[in-house]
Formats: sequence, structure tokens, C-alpha cells
Amino acid sequence: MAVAPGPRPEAETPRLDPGRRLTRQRRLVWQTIQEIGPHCTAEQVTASVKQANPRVARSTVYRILADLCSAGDVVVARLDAGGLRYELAAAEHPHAVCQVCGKVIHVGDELLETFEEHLAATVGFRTVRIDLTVNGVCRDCAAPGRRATRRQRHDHI
Amino acid sequence: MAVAPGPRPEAETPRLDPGRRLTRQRRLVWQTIQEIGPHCTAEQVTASVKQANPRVARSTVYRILADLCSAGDVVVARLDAGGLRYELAAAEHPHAVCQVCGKVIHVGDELLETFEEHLAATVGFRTVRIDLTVNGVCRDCAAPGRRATRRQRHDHI
DNA sequence: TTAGCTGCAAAAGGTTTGCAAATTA
DNA sequence: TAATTTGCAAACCTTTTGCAGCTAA
Repeated sequence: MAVAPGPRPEAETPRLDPGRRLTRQRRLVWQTIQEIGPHCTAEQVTASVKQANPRVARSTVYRILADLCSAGDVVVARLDAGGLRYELAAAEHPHAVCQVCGKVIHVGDELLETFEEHLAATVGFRTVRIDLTVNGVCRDCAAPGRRATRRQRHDHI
Repeated sequence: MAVAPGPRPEAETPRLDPGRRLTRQRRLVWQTIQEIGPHCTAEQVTASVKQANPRVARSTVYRILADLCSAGDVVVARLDAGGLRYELAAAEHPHAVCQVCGKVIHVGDELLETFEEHLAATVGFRTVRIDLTVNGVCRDCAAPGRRATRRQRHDHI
């Protein structure tokens, strides 16, 4: 398995693995991910792409997302039990997910480097990417008098 | 949504939410999770349970796992694109997943508290549980001359 | 006795795949 | 032109649900 190179700044066109072609659909998916922003689902991407061109198939979007990931331009996160979340590798960051309303908050990643160093030193593990999700309750939902507005499918987490 | 109480040391029988019954199946699933050890899939649990009693249904195992989670005895992790992983809350810890061979390594959680404090102070987020997965390459697979032996379904992660 | 649990079978939801036709380099 | 990509539809896999019969308290 090829371990993808590190993130790079946002670009006009996606990076391509050798022999790969830059098609209309690929360009469209790439733009869409930049527009929607971080932690979007495949479903969201597909919907936006179909607005621009209804003939693009869902499976095509999935295939392109997989390619973008393997090229290292996009990364996947598993925030909740719904679909996988995609984001530009350049925009990657830890997430905090509210268990009550489902809101996703971005959090800093200052502490992660320490973790990597620790792992390399103790078990010789080479870190490629750290996936950190904080589950809890956001300020709004913790406020007195507030009620839940959305429950997640796997609310037993 | 009920936010479950914190973990407790390994016990003979699972904790039950009020009004819940301790059935043969529940006891069996509970024992099985302790035997298999951390980050087991629902499928693994079901297979082991069926060895002891082939009549136990898959759906029953899922329902019991959900109950154990809601009681706070078991927690879920999303390590890879296969099924969810379950483990005793008492055994919870961050994971490092090797992208080449799929092996899971346990890592310490010394750094996580700092993260919680930071989040509470900056955005008022109350942390219930931190889900930390490190993706990378383990010492064995990084060794020169080694080849991949297993690819994950979503190997583009 | 009776609310809660189980087994079965079928549905749901997200993702992947096979294949012929279209398209890019 | 030749190899890659696409669109479509169907398959897949994990998890959930409906319901009638069973069972722990």
C-alpha cells in the first residue's frame, strides 16, 4: 500500500496518481469539496455535484473520493455513525462532536505532535495521520433549559 | 440522551439500566467481550456467542451491545471502515492502527486530559469521551524487506 | 403475571462492483 | 487509438426494525 505524501496547500486541480486522467467529473468533485468545506459526507458531495451536472453518478463520486484520498489530497474521518466524512488534507484537524445536537466544532491540534513522538519512541510506530474525535456536549446544549434537537443513530456512544 | 457514567473495574455481570433483565444471552455476550478482548467487532462477538449457543441471533447481540454501551460498561470505537469496535469501558484506550497489516496497538492516554481542559476553557465544550486513533505504519511493516499482508477495505485512508 | 427480551426474517443505509459505452491523453 | 473513466443497476455488508412467542423477576 502506498502511504500518501503529506498535505499540501489548497490547489486548483487535484493531484493525480501516475496514469490517471483529469476528467470533468474529477474537477467538479474537487471544487465541490473545497466549496462545502471540511467534514462533508459523500452524500453531500454527490448532491452538490449533481446540481452542477445531474448525470454524474453516485458511484463516480465515491470512486473519485477514493482516488483523491489515495493521492493524499483528501482525508477521511469517522465522526459519527452516518457516512464517512471527507475533507481536504490541508484542512484536516481534530473534531468535537456534540452528542446532543450533532454539531461539529473544530479544535486545535497543538497536542498531537507530542503523541507522535511518544509513539515513535516507545513502540516504533510511524504516525501518518491522527484521527481525534472528542465526544461531548457543546456550550449551547449544556445551557440550562435547552432540549435535544437531534439524536444520532448510534446514540449509545 | 443519557450520558453514561464513567468506567468501572471489570465485573462478573454487566450493569443494568433500571427495569432491565439479566438474561442468559446478556451474560454470554458480556463474558464473550471479556474473553475476546478490546476492539472486537460485532461479528466476532456474534461468532463466539454462537459457538456457545448457536440459537442466539445476530440482532440480539447488537441489541445487547447497545444496552451495554448505554449502561456505560462498553464503549465503541470506529477504527477502520469495517464494523464498529467494542470494548470494555474499563479497557478503553487510544488505538494505533497499522495501515499496512491492520494490526491494532494500544497506546497510553496521558495527553488527553490536557485536551479536555483546553476545550472547556476555549469553547465551553464538555468532553464525555475522546476517540483517538493513530493511523500509520507499525515497526514490523516499516522494517526493510517487508511486504503488506493485508489490505483494508478502505485502504485509501 | 407481565413487562421486557429473543429469534427470525426482512429492511435500511452507506458503499462497492460488473460491465458496456463514453472519454481522455 | 488505447487505456482509463463513467453511468447504471445490482450486489454487499453492517446495523436496525417489526412482530409473535418466550422468559426473568
